[in-house]
Amino acid sequence: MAYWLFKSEPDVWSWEQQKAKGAVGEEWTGVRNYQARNNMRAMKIGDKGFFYHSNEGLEIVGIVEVCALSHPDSSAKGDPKWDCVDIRAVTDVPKPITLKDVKANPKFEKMSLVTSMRLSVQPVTDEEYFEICRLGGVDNPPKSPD
DNA sequence: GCCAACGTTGGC
DNA sequence: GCCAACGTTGGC
Repeated sequence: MAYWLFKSEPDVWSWEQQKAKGAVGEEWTGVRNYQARNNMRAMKIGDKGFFYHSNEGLEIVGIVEVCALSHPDSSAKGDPKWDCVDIRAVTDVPKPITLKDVKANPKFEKMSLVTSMRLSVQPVTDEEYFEICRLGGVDNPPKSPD
């Protein structure tokens, strides 16, 4: 069971655009950081994660699900170093959780959002996941497979 | 738009 | 293999 967090700059790829892709989902291309890539390689089908708007918004706005295992990143021009997964939107977070909220809450002081500010694909613990869902007003949060 | 943090690159 | 230079990310 694992949870994740995906960062995206909304003027490049926003939650609205992600939702518009529906169940088909979208390749999470463009990651050029080994740690972030390794996180994606560790993902399983059905794993859930947060969709976070960086740069503008600075808040967790939605929940996504991994719908394709890591595969070569089609934007990497054949460079075998870079892989990515596909994700699809599952549900909104009715009350988006801002970075400020996360930083102000001692329960989240060990979150990668706080400790590894620049990592664009991060692991989230079960506790963090369900607490953010609770605060964000997500009823019956979708769970990752066991 | 600035700049701090941090990851990567490349010379030695 | 060290570390300085450089590039990028992302909060402010």
